[in-house]
Amino acid sequence: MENTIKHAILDNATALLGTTVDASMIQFQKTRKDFAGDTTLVLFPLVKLAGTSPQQLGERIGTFLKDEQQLVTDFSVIGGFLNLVYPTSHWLDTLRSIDGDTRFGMQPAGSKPAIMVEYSSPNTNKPLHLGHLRNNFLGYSVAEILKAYGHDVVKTQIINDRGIHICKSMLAWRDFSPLNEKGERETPANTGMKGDKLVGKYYVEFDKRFNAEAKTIMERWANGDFEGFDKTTIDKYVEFSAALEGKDEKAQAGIQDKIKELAKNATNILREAKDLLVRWEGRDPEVYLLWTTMNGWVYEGFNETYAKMGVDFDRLYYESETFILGKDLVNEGLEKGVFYRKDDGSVWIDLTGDKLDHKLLLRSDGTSVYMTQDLGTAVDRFNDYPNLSGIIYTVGNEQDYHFKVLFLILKKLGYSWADACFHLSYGMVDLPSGKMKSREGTVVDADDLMDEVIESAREMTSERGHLEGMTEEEKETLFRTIGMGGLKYFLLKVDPKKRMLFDPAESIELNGHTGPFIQYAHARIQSLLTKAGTIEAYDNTELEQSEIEIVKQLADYPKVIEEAALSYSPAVIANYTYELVKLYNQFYQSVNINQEADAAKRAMRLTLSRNVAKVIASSMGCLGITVPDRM
RNA sequence: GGUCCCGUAGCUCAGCUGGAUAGAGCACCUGCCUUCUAAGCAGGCGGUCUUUGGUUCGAAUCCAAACGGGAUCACCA
Repeated sequence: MENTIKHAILDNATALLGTTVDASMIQFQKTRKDFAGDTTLVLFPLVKLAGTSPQQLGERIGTFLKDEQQLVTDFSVIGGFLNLVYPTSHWLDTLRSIDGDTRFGMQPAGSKPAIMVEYSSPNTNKPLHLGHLRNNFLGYSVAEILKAYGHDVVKTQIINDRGIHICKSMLAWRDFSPLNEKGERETPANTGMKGDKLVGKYYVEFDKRFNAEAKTIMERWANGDFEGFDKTTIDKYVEFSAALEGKDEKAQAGIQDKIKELAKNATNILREAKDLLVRWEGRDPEVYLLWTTMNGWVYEGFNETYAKMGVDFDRLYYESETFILGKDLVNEGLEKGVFYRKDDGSVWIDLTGDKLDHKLLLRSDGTSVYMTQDLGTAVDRFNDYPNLSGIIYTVGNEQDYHFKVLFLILKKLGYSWADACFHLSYGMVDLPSGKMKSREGTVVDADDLMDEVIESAREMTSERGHLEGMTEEEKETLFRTIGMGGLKYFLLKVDPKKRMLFDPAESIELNGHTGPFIQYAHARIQSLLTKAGTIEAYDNTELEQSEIEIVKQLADYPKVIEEAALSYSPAVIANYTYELVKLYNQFYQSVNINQEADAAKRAMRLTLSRNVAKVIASSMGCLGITVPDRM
């Protein structure tokens, strides 16, 4: 409609404005709620050209559109704005066309190139937490949005299944797990613990012992006992403790940290963990068996958590596989002269020319680091999916620097697709008590949180009734739908880029700007439609303003999908649907629908309701949220 | 310290490709269930859009600086 108006003005520009104008000068915006109108033409850009007052110009264009072109039924000029009113038939036609499109808002599948979306990417040494929930819901949702926008999507994750961290858990379990009466160490089977939780427990155990040993070492050093430490360590300690003299508190704390680091590096337990890593990279059978066993436990635990989250993956990548290619790439880079080797054998890249630092790619003991395997993973993926138009990495913004460097290195290695890699950088999730810190035990466990929101949905839903005649199974499904819907909506309604506050009390709220608010609207409509039976055909009827507002909002849906897809932002869709539901609730409360006496009005209102439900279900689907038919 | 991100109502967030009197939710107050699900609706209260400059007919929105908060700069991931 706006396009038709725009062209009408452009085609008659000489008559209206006295000169031809560029299409960019015809600017529309949404009409403010307090004025009548369906769209608003901004007159300011045209005023200068026409050389008349905004008022006169508005009158002239308005009259032209109304009387000559009969595109609008009414108009008003307020300030520099021309508010235009569309004929009712336009809205009826719009609703009819939306109603006829079962996939309304979505582009044809496969109409856009393939994209890979990476999300989750956990370490296998600890269970998933609240931060992973934001990550998983976000990644899954972006994948769904891109699908709706017409892309083929490959959902993936990189599983950080190797490295020093998992060696720490392995060591702690091997050396410190108590034996039961059968002489077995703790396993998920004999303890009933979830696999990822059990392995996480031993990671914590390692950390405890590690810190204790470091503390002992610092005490020994403080007492002048340097028996058994190598000379460089002792020299450094002497240097640091001398530096403590005469410094202010802050500087002293900094130096103390360095001493602690020194002590940590001198521990036997860390040396043993490092030794495990070297043996693992050398494929030592004993270490490998321990590793596959413990990772197996973790995967079982993760799969359970993913199932509850309602996320899935099309393809998995394991660092234990991709790091090998990563190492090859490092050698390739050395030959090309992109990287350089230090005397101690470690490999680096100099990025000072790009205003970044020197970055490590291979340790002096030859083992690989995060960057090494990420290089391998990226190349692997483009080898596996040559038609990929890009990879989206859903990773926290604490790793902004890492990805900047990663993409830059890929480019320097000559991979032209490096530019098509995008870091979907999302903000941290804070708690009312502040940051989540594993050391302080303030980490919110993903499984626990999901259980809590479902439990809370159970209580609150049972209180409200509406459950008559449902089987136990149906009730359980409903509680899960509401609990998880609320949690997902809470985490997705905020702009991904922004840091957000997670208030547990607010996340289980059912009123206001929440997932259950939207789900409830859907359930009410379904109830209405069930009672209504077949909707009769209708031809012409008057429209209330509240009905027009809803049709307008519905008509925006395809643009909203596009905007969400281009900005990788589920929040755009979350807020859109909330607006739609608010408009619908106003309408629902102010007119009769099923009980309307006028047959045409009743049919139109039911059709409108049906399409609101359709868009609610579709848009919530893009967020990974299911909507119930009753609640 | 270098680099990057953020600052809108008491709280949590929209609005940011420049346009009219800056919007929601929560909290607090007042109404509305003998009619389609009140997890709802209507209304009230609440703002120096951190500050100061600049660009512009017009700035919460763009630019610069200051202040405040966060992240990152590891042979951690």
